[in-house]
Amino acid sequence: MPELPEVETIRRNLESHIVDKQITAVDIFLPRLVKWPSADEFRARVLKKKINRLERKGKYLLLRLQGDITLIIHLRMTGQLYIAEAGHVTDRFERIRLHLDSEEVLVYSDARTLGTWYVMPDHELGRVHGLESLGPEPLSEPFTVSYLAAIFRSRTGKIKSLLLNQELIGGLGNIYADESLALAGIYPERPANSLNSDELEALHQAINTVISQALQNAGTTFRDYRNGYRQEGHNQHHLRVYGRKGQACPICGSTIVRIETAGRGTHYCPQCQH
DNA sequence: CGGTAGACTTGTAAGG
DNA sequence: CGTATACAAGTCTACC
Repeated sequence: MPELPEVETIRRNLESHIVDKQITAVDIFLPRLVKWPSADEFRARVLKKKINRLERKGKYLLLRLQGDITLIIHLRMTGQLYIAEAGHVTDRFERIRLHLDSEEVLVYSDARTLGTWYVMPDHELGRVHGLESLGPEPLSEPFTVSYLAAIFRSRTGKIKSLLLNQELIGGLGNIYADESLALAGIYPERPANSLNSDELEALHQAINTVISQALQNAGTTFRDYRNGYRQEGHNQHHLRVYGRKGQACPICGSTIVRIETAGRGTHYCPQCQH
């Protein structure tokens, strides 16, 4: 699913529609998406609560609710979260619906049903696996070249795999990992500790550029992604390598190749990336 | 600790 | 046109 730019776009879209609104009813059509507590207990805990803030950490969305509790949503591969007019939703993949004390509802739709929902007291957020162990995000102050150098120095694993590790860098996913390596001119299966200082500099710059452009373009709709208004993003028109197997590299014209790296599809230009 | 394969789940595209 | 296939924006667990 959505990586950092997509989740952030959704957050920005939804914020003004849901902050300061009260949750007046909860429809849970697929209870197993609620990982904690039970679906019934989840409903009881969020009912009648006001939404104070909408935040994002990595690929997680956090609805800060009245009463020092937080509703945590991870969209995984195909989750969509959008605002709709009450009574005007037709979506065969709708899984959960939050009714607000406005004329709008917050709809969660998910074709592959891999998404995860939790509600936790704020002091127990550490129980949401992966949430508190996120590494620094691209474009953030602690995400520096020296940080990259430090985490890669002693690791022999493939650079592509490490870029996907959320504990090292928060928010990158398969599309932007490939795009960042393409922009930096680095072959995805290079051992991480083999990058020299110029390459580390180029990769750091490339990650920030790729994420920044994706944010400006309101995310990449390769297939399922939709923003908070159920609209497509625009960044799919600016991809260099992702999903472009057999097509020409925009830089050199060589044919883009697809391989499998650590179980994930990986796209690169054999001419530009070493 | 590091790294990888498999699992979860179901729709859609590509290809025969 | 149906599907005997392949692949998918992610992460968690088991295992070496």
